[in-house]
Amino acid sequence: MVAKATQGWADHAQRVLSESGHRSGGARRALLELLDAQTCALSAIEIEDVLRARKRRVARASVYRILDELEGLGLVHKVEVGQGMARYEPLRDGDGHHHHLVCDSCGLVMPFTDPQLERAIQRLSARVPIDVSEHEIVLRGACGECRD
Amino acid sequence: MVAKATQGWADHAQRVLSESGHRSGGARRALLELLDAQTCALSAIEIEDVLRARKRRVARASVYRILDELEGLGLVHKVEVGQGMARYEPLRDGDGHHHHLVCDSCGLVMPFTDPQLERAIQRLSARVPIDVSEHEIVLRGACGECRD
DNA sequence: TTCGATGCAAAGAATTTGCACGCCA
DNA sequence: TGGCGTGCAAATTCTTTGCATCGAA
Repeated sequence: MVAKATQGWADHAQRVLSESGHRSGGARRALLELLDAQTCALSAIEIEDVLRARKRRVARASVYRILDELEGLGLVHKVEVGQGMARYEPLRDGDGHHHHLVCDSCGLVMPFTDPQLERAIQRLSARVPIDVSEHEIVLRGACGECRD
Repeated sequence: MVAKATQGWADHAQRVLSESGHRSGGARRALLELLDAQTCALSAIEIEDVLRARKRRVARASVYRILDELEGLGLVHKVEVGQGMARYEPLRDGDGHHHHLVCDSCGLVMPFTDPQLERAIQRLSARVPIDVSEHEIVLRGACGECRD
């Protein structure tokens, strides 16, 4: 079951959207396909720029509205790594959970996973005075390019 | 040495500032004292509001300028827990390093520490493709108040 | 035909910058 | 007295909202 990875996240998202009573629109479809093709998180403005470059203009307001909608449905994850803007990435089933490395100088964002770290988080969550529903970890530093 | 905790972070900060060639001004002194009295991170606007309530108005631009300055000197830590605004907290010597719990519904921010988690981060940092200089961990969920 | 999806422009919120004046060193 | 520190207002940047129109079902 859950063969979503096979048929693409964009299709999965479309299905979830229509099942939750949404109509299908060109702007959103374009945005879904763009996100599906990405490996790392994009900002709203980067999304707008890429789509414009591809001759599939989508109004900035629509980008934000669609992303907000997708986040509400649990289809994308909003990542706030500083720099004063949010980034969004598809929330897939299999390869899902990960965290981010951020280069302080060039702004590069890349994902990483670490089971050991996740275990530490799990244990910790039980001992903390809030009902933890999610967590975010960001490691900052200089990437290979900028280190030199 | 390092008796800073005893004499107060504000004084320590003042010293570092003057040693780095800064003059002393009323706005900054007020801001330092306010920060020193806090246990958790404040946003620029909260700082402005509290100071205004105390009849020690400081222009918002000054708040941002001062905070930026303090961050550059390593005197405060900028915390970005989402909600679209940055928070700042004094970086003390002893009780220093910690991370944050954030309540999604009321916005409450509180600190926590976990040695085990720190160890996991340390180990991880060595295996990752960037020179890690810092890390941030945020656990989100519902606090005791909001859980009900 | 209906109502959500989208574009466009204006509104908002947080942060930054420009400039003049005041005050510390 | 000189120049940093500060206030005030305008400018920026990211994001949201209002409203009219377009298009999918």
